[in-house]
Amino acid sequence: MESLHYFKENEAFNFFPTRIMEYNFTSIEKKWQQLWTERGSYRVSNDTAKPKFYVLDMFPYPSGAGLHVGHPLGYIASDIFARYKRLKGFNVLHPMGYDAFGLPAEQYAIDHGIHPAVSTETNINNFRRQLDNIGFCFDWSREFRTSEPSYYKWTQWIFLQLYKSWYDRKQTKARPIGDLMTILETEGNAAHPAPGDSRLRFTALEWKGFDEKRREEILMNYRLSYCGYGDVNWCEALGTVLANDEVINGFSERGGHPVIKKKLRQWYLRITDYADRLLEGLEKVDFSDAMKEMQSNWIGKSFGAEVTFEVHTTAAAGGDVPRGGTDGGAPRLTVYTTRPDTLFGVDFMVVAPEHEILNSIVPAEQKETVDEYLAYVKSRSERERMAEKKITGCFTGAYAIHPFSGLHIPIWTSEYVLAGYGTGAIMAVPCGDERDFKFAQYFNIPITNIIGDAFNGLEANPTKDAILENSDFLDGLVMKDAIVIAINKLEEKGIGVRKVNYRMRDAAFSRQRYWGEPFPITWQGDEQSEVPERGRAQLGQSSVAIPMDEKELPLELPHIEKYGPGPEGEGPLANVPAWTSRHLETNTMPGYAGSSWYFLRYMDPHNDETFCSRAASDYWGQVDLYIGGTEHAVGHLLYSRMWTKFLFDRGWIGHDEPYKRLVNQGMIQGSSRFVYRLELKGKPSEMPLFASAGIAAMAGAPEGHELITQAIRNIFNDPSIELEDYTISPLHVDVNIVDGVELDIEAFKKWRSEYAQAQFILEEGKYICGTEVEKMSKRLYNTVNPDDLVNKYGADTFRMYEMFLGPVEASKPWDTKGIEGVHRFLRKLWRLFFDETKGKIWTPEKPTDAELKVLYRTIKKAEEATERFSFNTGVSAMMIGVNEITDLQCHKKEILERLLVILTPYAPHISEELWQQLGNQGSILDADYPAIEEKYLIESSKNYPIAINGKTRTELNIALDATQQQVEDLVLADDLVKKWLDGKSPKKVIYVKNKMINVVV
RNA sequence: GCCCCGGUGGCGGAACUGGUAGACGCGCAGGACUUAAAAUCCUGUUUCCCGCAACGGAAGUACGGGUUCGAUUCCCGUCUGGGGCACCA
Repeated sequence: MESLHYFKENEAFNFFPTRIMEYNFTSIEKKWQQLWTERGSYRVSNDTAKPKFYVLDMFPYPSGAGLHVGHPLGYIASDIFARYKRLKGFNVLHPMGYDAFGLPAEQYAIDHGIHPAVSTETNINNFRRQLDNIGFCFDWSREFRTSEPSYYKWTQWIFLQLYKSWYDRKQTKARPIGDLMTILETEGNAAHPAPGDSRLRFTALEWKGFDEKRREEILMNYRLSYCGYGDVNWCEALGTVLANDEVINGFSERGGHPVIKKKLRQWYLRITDYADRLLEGLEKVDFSDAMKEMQSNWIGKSFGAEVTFEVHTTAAAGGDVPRGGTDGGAPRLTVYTTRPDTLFGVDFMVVAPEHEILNSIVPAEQKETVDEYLAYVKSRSERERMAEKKITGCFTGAYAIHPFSGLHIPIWTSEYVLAGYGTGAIMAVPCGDERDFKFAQYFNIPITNIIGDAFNGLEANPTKDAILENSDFLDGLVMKDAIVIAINKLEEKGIGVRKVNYRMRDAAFSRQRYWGEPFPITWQGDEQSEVPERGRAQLGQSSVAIPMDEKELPLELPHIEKYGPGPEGEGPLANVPAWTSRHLETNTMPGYAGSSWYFLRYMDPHNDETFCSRAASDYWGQVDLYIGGTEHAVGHLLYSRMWTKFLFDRGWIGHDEPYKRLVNQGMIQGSSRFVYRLELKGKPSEMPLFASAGIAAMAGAPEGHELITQAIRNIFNDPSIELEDYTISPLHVDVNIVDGVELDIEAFKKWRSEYAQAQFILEEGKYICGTEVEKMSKRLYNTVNPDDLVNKYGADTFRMYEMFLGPVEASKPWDTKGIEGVHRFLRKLWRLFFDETKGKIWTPEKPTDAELKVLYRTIKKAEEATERFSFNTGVSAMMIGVNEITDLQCHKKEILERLLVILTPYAPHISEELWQQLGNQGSILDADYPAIEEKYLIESSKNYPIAINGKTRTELNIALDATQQQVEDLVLADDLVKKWLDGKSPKKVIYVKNKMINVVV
């Protein structure tokens, strides 16, 4: 027993040598985890001749709630694949770290007065302890946290590079802002219109005449990170800005105070410049079609036209409002449409409630009504506006003039039109657009039909194939052909332009919060500003952003004791005099800043010269396998793809897509359990009553009533009780005190002191709980802690069971019950090596062909399953293998040894232990994945299913190389087939080699 | 509302490219071993019908249609559960 010396060395692992016969998972796992750590088994070098493979898990946020069994699902999958690749001879990078900045830690600080750095540290330590329990092969020497200055120094540095860059649409890449300045000096901006303001036009001469401040303002319209203004959820009562999910129906989640939208100075990333490349890049990566579709829908590229309508106002509208156009004439309304072919079906226009044209076109008599409506909209979140089925809107009192027909078209405003998309105004064509149709119906706006019979008057028809009528010069054309003709005509007449539009908006990149990366930006000019100190959030016009010198990075987040918001919606940093006196930006970066490039840092985590050396990023390149949930489909994945493209454009890395392959893990849902509390009217409640699920379900029926009455009489020992009125309410009960659906009554009584005296109405002597699949959450008492399962069954069992539950991609409810099966499998494996009484039972004999066949079939199935991330069938393949080897009573070392290697990625501890027991010197982590000898797997014949008219009726064993004629003869000669043919002759015999045979009658 | 994904025995799931539906595991039932228990092993387990039995019949992959020699798989519609919708990460 070679392993014994480890126990002598280490007091913690001493147990009697005789017990080695048993599968003592706890000592085995502790022993190997410690040894692997001591030996640095998971250290990964950047300097090797081996091919590389990079396996990455999505960056975890270390939440205070700790891990439940749903969290490690993806980590186990990636761990298995990383270990598998290692056995296949790859140098595998499999790192882990923490996305440590974020709102929950700050909220916790506000609620409990504990500094986010402190609670984050506690959470991380707990997280780490839980991860270590499960035996992952992370290279912890590469760990970092986004909240460490040595990390966010580089987040700040990349932000500065974005600030100092612009996107050259001609070269379709980011370039230094200096290049742009040279261009502007020599040729003005005619060839490079500002993405931030398309109306901005100037010559080289004009540029030279601008003062410093004006130039800065202009450059801000080009920079890839820039400052602008945007709406936030402002809660006056809390004095703070709220996240979308902290706002419910226009009120704050905490306290229920009203929330309105408020414009604040914000930083943005000009991700829209990358829209096309983010779209094209999807063709080069291996993501699921669903994922690609979600991303391209989010980017939302569309082709259409901008059409400008003259506006006719019935009365002079108030306000010193910018008038459309350059001639100072009547205001104009520009809409974006993807369907210019429906131009003659326009029955009304809708502008977003935020649209500035409302300042200039609303006549006095409509003003009150419109203002009232705008006030209502202000209280509505964007999400509510989109999700609402209710139709709201308001006529503005103004009319647009149709450029061809000259008709006056009423202009409405409604929340279903969003300011951020297109021009914030639409032309509504009710016969072709469902939302327009419903709106017209609701407000009794007459509908023009331009598609004849294709429109039935009951619902809109969004077809592009109908033939147009009532459409002037488009009459008689098929709609999809009319699109181009209409655009050409619009351009010809100067009424519109062809336009590519994106649904995607620039990414808001600042938060009015403390616990995030500070911006390395100071504001110059605000000290002399007329706006008092308190108003920094509003200013910006009068001051100029100055990037800090890169040598001064990191700009460290100051320590604070009070976490409350600053004045006027500013973040807590505005309360720090040492901060504001340096005129530093008081916003901080959002959660996704640090996670947009972390995958690069793992390649070179300790570099303090650069964010990641080019040598390191060239060696590791793309993440080969990225595992995480679909909830990040659009946010994190698009941002990190953009940052990667930017760093590539500027030459700091050599690849422009971060992830080669993405696998989405499903969510593990909780399986909640319910008890049914019986409240009797007029009975004291110190003796809570609970009815078993079956009884509770019958409560409405007379038999149920009778049953409950009887039970109550027994409980109170009073046969005279007549049950009059009672209610039954389901209550969540901790799933950990329920075995399957049977409640552990004693544990339940201890669970809550008020249940100590509880009485139960049982069915067949048991208390059966109700069940429901819900999100796994502490609040629903349905969380299961991996620590408990590891303690009870070991990490290897836990890992395999998580995988055995189902495909990684699928969401499924957790049920602890089945874990026994996997545990039995590992014990059964153990018994191939050890007998309780005889000890070691493996033998050096040569395996038989039958044994080799089982082995190779198992390897083949397990390997193929692992390759396609079908880990559940991988586990199943190994179970079948062990069952078959057991049936063969095979204990041959040659077979067992190779079996262990394929098991290693799934259950590394037991594999390493048995590997060493077999007498191997090196670690199984670096063993060679066993090759398959195909000759043992070749079959010469197959049991073909024989179907008559598609229904399987019998089986015939037929040689695999049989010809069609041979098969027909054999099949038609069969008695059963003859019986089914019933004398008729078959129409044809379909023979699919190695699949099946179908006789068509 | 819009976009994406799913729905198969009592339960988790398998069936990889349209070719034997229910692998593997849980649970349940019966049995063996044991003084007993644990552990282990064996048998059965989609539903219904017929039957002494069967390698007898029928239905069956959310529901309703369709394509096909053949559909869990492809198409259309409906119902239903989950994820996302830009400040949760």
